[in-house]
Amino acid sequence: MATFQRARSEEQREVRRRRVLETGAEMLEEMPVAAISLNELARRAGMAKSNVLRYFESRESVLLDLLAGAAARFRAELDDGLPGAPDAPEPAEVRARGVAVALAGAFGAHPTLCELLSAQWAVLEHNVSVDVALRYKRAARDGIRWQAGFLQRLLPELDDQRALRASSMVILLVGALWTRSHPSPAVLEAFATDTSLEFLHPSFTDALAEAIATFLVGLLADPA
Amino acid sequence: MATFQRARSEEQREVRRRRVLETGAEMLEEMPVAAISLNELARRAGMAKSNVLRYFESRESVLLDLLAGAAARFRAELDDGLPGAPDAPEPAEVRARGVAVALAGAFGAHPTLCELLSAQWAVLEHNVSVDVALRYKRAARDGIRWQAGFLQRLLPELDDQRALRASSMVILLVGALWTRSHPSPAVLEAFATDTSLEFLHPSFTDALAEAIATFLVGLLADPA
DNA sequence: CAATGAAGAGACCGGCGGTCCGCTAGTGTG
DNA sequence: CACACTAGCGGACCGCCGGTCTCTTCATTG
Repeated sequence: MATFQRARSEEQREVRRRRVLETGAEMLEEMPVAAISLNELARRAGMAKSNVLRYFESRESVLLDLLAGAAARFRAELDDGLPGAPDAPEPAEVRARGVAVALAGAFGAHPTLCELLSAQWAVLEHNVSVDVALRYKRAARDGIRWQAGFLQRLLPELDDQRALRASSMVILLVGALWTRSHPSPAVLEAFATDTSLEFLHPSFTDALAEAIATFLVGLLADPA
Repeated sequence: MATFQRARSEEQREVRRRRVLETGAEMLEEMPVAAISLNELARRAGMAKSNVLRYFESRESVLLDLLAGAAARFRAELDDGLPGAPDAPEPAEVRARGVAVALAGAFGAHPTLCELLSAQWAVLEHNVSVDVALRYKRAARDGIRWQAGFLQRLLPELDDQRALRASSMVILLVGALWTRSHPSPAVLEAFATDTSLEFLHPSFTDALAEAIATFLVGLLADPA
């Protein structure tokens, strides 16, 4: 074990926190979130497990922090990359499809964000104190609201309520389709002998774009 | 430990299998799938853990078996309950909304099926042999196809391909929305003090009906 | 310079999914 | 009826998990 110089000041404590988060981010690049254990995380960060838990209240808390960071970075990137107002006077359905493809591409370019999103409800939010859960919930709420505004900029015919529904649905679809798009190696191998199973595990980006597009078209057509 | 009369014949072995499955079904009534441990399952079934694993290759295999059974029973029930052809000459969108409400109600009446569906991709399909995974995948494929036919009966304007997309999406939405609709007690408690978080965890049946309806409307409107 | 109190490490805990092994009940045979 | 064989079975055991507890160490402060 590395035996650290001890963190006495707040900045030094922040260094510890960041080291844990960076180690977690590295591990996410090479394994699914379920495979990230506290033991291995501490080992790679060069700290004792109990020392990691001095800075994070649980394993899930670390991952939730990673998710919040990745989501914030993703939104900043969206803001830079796709500021375009809907310039062309195309019908709303066509623009909706364009938005869906762009969004799906953006999510597809951030696999670790997708991985964390797919685990957030079933895994990450358990085993966490009320405080941490609520802090994260509020961040998620703000993120979904921000994304709703983003959608409204590209599809001005969406009123506030529909934009919020669309935004929530996008996050839901990202998580659900990401999981389905990553079967175990065993199943992948089986695709060779039984192609009728392939549709259960479609390509993530394509399936996401298609699903978002269909949902947006439904929203635009809905009389409610 | 109960110390069984030993199972020598195939029927006796089947009795063991059924006892494990029944015990699992009972546990599902009172706890989420993640909380069902092999230790407790074996204890309740009155068998040694190693004896349970003589009949099922892993914990996940038991749960997958439960899922297949629950899904089959659900389909049989749907078949009985909703044979109605689309008699009224209402517009397709209106009928689609009716189908969505009916389907959502049917799923809402089977919480353990929903619970298993929500866990199937992320949890149940791991830690299972190729054989078991494929056997279950084929059953899932057939179930989705059957449900596609069911949807086509109620909404004849859906061609085969769209009916299949709709059917897959329904299963996806059931799983994803079920998870979101069951936050931890901590978060539930927080709704009292911050109602702006409520939309993150909507009522299952309502949210499901709304999502299915919107998706169906989008499918019907899609020119592709 | 000693007292203090926080940072850190590592032993420890209960529980998990799963395996191994020895016992013995039940069967088929002489 | 006796005996050997084998398969059902229970329980000890394994390595791992997330998390806690206790003891050491050392920078700061009076």
